[in-house]
Amino acid sequence: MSVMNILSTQKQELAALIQSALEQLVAQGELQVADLPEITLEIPKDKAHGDFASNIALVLAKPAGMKPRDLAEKIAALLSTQEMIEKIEVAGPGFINFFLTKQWLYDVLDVIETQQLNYGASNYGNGEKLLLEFVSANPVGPMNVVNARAAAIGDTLANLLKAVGYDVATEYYVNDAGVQTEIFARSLLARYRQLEDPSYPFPEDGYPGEYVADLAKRLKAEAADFDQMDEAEQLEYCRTWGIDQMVESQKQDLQKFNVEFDRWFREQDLHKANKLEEIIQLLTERGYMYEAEGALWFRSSDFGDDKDRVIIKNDGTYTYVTADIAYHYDKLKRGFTKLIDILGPDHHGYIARMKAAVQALGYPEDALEILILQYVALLRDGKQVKMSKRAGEFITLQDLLDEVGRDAARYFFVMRSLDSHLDFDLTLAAEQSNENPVYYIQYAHARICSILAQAEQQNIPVKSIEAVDCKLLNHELEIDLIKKLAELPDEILTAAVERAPHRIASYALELAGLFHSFYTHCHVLGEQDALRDARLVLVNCVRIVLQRVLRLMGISAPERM
RNA sequence: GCGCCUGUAGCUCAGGGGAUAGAGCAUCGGACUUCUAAUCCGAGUGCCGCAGGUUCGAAUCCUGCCAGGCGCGCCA
Repeated sequence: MSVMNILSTQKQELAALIQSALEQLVAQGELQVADLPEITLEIPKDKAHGDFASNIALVLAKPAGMKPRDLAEKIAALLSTQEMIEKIEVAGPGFINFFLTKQWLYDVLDVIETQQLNYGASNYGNGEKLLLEFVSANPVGPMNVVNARAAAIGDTLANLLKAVGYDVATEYYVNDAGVQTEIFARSLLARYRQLEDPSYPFPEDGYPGEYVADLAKRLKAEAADFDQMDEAEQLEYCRTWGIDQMVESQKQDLQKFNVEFDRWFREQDLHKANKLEEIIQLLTERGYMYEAEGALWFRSSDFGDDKDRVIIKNDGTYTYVTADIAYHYDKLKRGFTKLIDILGPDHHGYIARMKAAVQALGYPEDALEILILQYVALLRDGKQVKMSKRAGEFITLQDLLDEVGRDAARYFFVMRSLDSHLDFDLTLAAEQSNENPVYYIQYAHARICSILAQAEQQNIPVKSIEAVDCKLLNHELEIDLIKKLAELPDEILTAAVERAPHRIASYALELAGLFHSFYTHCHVLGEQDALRDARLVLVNCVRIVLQRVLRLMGISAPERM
């Protein structure tokens, strides 16, 4: 069954009707084809083309040796008496356009009222255990804007995957072993020494950022016995304590960004538990390892990688790939059958080698899916913000939160597809004006809350859908609004399955737009009681759905603005 | 040289086999004694990078080319 046909019962019913009409034509000998294709229905862009449209006659025309319009007419004739169909038209080259009776729309309101903030959920994922890893920024520096984009997108995607029935866990992999942590330790120790002796040399390859000096000051204040240690102990202390501090501050920044992980996985834990040795042994047993040029290699080219990868360097140490393979093996051993990693654009070369590793370990290739996020360019006043890591000049997640705020930042990161290089306009994002789409959406929510609050003040209850006359909701703008509400389940499913969280951002904007239009042209309070009550139900459903999509994106839904 | 991503309205981007290609911003003109004007209504805008191919039908799929971004380490 195709993705598009899973959720909406109206679509399913209609597809079933078309199916039986086709079967009837075949039985009557009017349609001669080997087998019938899957029925797909789309919601036409143009309202004049009905509630749903089918291209089935176009698809079948050739195999059946018929003119598409003739076939369409035959199908339409068989369906026109159906109860749920108000009108049926054959249009264009042979499309069949279905106009349904309004009842299916009013049923949507009923579903929303029942399901509340669960509206749009489904069981597509069937409870499959899925692990989503994202951000995993290096713990030796502050998080940058690509990390921030990954955080916003990963968190939204996690919410979407949960909504469609996956058993989702999120994880942040902390690279707390390896060369860069040693450089970090030396940088921190040098800054510490410089507190006493400003001429103390800073390592040439050290990390220049201000944050290292800040850490050194805290080290001075907090670690009383530090000066009693010998240099090796000091370096080790700088490494473990310093990394812990960095991880802690990353956690806090992400928390402010409304992103929390189920687990922060430490690379060190793999080393301590000899997981790297274990993986090497396993791959050796399976025959994918060989020695050459004084190093140990993984034959990843057996699985389509460009070349084989070094696992143990000729100096006896491991490469990062070794730990990464061990990490992914650990994930799989924990029972996750679907692994998704969100990585930055500089890691695309990594896909082939990790997929090779997963296969070499005996798991299917698609057990691992790697999503590559494209770059973020920051603009301020229309000009690109230049950043230099060397000079310690860069915009961090923290800076971003200070400058534009959490809601705007999250929306801007989520609103573009992963593949798209993102131009993030700081000036626009920080602006609390009509140019800013976040506020446009939130404002719609706030307006509804205001209506509901005033209704409450006037002792007008929001009645249950069964207690109001839905048929009064027949204004064109009301119908448009309800149709948009009806699209949410498909929209959530598509966004989750296609890994396209930006679709939710667009949906939210469209729904808000339809509401604002409705708000201007249709009043709620002050209308005759029956209409007022029906509109209160509608407006309340819009509020629920707006809150639902904002929550999926990790954005707040303010009641007043 | 090889790989990944991108090329659609003045700008930022949707649409990823279907009907006349969309939105926001920008530009111009209207709408507040009535539930929040952070809003609404109206107006113009396109060789969908180029060239072939597949198809009843291509912005969409395939091939080649052009342009931009990013990678291609016994760094992570």
